[in-house]
Amino acid sequence: METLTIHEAAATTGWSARMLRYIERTGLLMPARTASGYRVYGPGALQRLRTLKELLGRFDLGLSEVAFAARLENDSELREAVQAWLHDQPRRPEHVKPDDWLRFEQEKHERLLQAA
Amino acid sequence: METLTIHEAAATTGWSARMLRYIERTGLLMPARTASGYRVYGPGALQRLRTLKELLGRFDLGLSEVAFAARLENDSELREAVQAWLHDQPRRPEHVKPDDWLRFEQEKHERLLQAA
DNA sequence: AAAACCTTGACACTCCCGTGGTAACGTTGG
DNA sequence: CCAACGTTACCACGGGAGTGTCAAGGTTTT
Repeated sequence: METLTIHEAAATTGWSARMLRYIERTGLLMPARTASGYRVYGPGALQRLRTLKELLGRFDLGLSEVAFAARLENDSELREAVQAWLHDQPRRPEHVKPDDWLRFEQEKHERLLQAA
Repeated sequence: METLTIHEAAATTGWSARMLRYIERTGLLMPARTASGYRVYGPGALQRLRTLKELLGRFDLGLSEVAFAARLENDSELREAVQAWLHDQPRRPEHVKPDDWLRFEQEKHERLLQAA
């Protein structure tokens, strides 16, 4: 069966051996171990390493961000607290007082038009 | 009405003025502006600044992590990709081959017992 | 018009993340 | 037994987060 050592796994996934150990420390992927402590990467692990790499590249993420997403999944208290904060939020410019902000924007446009 | 300037808002929320500007740059809270560009913090903004501070402290988060959570909320493609990766994952030690990992753990326990 | 604010931009410093490398030591296989 | 490979534990370094401070200039208040 294909169980690869760390350098072999590195070669076929595009990560470095160093990074595979680092990924393990973040908790995102814990490979099995042999009796003597060697890491062994099975087919599933290899696949997830490849898809992880693609995920990070496609959305320009870091390992810490995926790790945080995992934390959100597992810690419902955290998830609910964060969502609560995000949800009761008047997202963009807060209150729009017409004689303040709005006029500010208006004048900015006028200035831009006048510059042309 | 209570609309505070940045230093006043800083005083009543526990942040520094510098940090309020920084928070704004992360996109987490955009205060309104007066016609001349001054930031004005209304009661809602003040409240959310306080709860934000509490949120960060309680779960030991950074602003970037909350910002990432917001990104997850707004970008469904990202959210689904991340969840897909997290979900098809044999979380803990992958495959457990009894004559490898399991024996490793067993012997560790024996060593510990023998040390006593 | 002067004092007391505000704004943006820059320099700087600390700490963490993502990497690589190296050293010291154990394991595996010819 | 020795070469090749694995393990952990360090040092190092560039970049980003978080934070302060200061400069140069506009605004508000008195």
